[in-house]
Amino acid sequence: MATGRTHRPATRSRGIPEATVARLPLYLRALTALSERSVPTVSSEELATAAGVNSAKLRKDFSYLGSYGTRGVGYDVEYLVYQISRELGLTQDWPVVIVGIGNLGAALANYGGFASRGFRVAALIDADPAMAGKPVAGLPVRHTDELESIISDNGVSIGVIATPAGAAQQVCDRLVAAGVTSILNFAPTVLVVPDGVDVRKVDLSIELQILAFHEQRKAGEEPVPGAAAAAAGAAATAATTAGRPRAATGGRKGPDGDVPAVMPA
Amino acid sequence: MATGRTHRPATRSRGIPEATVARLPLYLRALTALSERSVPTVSSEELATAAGVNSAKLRKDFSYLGSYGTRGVGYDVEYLVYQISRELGLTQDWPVVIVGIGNLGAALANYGGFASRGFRVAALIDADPAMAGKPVAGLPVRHTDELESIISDNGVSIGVIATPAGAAQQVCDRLVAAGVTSILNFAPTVLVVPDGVDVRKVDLSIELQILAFHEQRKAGEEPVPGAAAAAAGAAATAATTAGRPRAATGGRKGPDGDVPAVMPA
DNA sequence: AACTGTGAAGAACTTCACAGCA
DNA sequence: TGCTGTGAAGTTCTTCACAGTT
Repeated sequence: MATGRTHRPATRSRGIPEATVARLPLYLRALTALSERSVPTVSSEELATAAGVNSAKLRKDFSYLGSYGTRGVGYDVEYLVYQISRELGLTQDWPVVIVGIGNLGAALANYGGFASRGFRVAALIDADPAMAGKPVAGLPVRHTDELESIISDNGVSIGVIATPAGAAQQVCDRLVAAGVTSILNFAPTVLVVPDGVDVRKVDLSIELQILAFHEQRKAGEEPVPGAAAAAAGAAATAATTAGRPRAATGGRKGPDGDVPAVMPA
Repeated sequence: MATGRTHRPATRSRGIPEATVARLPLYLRALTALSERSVPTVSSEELATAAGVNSAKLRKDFSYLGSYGTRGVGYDVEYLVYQISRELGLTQDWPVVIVGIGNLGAALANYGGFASRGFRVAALIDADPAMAGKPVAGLPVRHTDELESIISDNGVSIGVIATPAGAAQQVCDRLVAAGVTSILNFAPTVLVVPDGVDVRKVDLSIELQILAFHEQRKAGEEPVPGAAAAAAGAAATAATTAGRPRAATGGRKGPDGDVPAVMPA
């Protein structure tokens, strides 16, 4: 089986596609739930359903990790939990700092799932001197002045930014300078970081806007089912008043016929 | 130009790729910032930098919306803001309910960016009777019993779930039954919804796990730079002392030679 | 000269469908 | 028989590179 396979995903020589990595936590969660119910094995089909993906994708994903299943049977839950945890680096402990202890930062600090899998909140940091020493989620808030020492003393390599947008880049720079190489950014800004530093972004308003986009589309399609394809007509419908006033408009059009004339809102 | 083009993105007949939709909010934010500084026009290069993407991608993205730029010049900031807003459906007002007013729900309610662009918090809903009536972010918390009436009275089509994982599916079902067709889920669960309902997920611990994965890889790859990531090395350095101890291991391997033997942590 | 808009090539990801093993 | 593991086909997304426009 694995023996004699010269293959290797090719892509970037070292393995596991990003899309797969992004799903591993999902599988892990589903597996953990099974494990807690003492379920010994799962099929790709069952696990896929629990994780909200389809089974072909799941099997392909697992194939990047190795051959951890048994044909005709399925996967050993405990074993898979271990393998995925290891692959994700969760068999070690990751100290994390949260910077910006406002509403959101406090919520994050209190978030249980944080500590659950390999992550440990090493410190909460805020720029407001009045916050210093105040306990949040059982930890005393530290002042920004201590940021560098906290990071090096605790060997922190992951930082969470929950500050206002205006402060984010500056905080980011300090984190990076102090040795942080992975950042989870909740502030609505694009962070600029040097090569080798990973940034992931969580942005409420972006998510809502994406939902709004689809929501808007639905509004236009609802009436008559078949109407859907009509959208394709795009430019065509522009002139017409028929179909769908707003949704269709977007189609594809130059700055002429459409004429919002009056620009912004 | 547009004239005579039979083409059409092909894919799913109606347009704008999902990946593009996901970036429109990014562009919009960058454009809004420019607009506030009264910058009249931008080139694809400048805007791309501000949004954190490359210019070819940005131009391609915009090409799905229409030809809104001017060759040799760039894009009119105000005009683009308008076009993108319209495309995203932000020229209308979207009432939103937040269910689950714990730490996170409260943080979301207080989040300014919420209201900024077309979204309006119509109500905060919580299952705890003790919370009922208590003001959060200036709104009185309503009890779950009122969920259905709140949704229909306000024409809410977007719901935010910030409840514990255990309650999420149930809340989701009620939201959907009451007419909500877009859900932003902060609970760490896979939500099952009928066709036609969109769900987007925001999951702290998944993001952290993805970061951990890359962080772990870095630990193994680093030649000899700063001690920064040293902390990460931790468990990794255990076995090998050579190149990349743990990171490499994952490569691809069957359940034989590797032998963690002792399973989970 | 400067910059957009876009075919075409390429890379990444997903899905199919089935060979192969327990 | 049942279910995994995976080539191959299909789809989506990204990047290139240049023709077209102001």
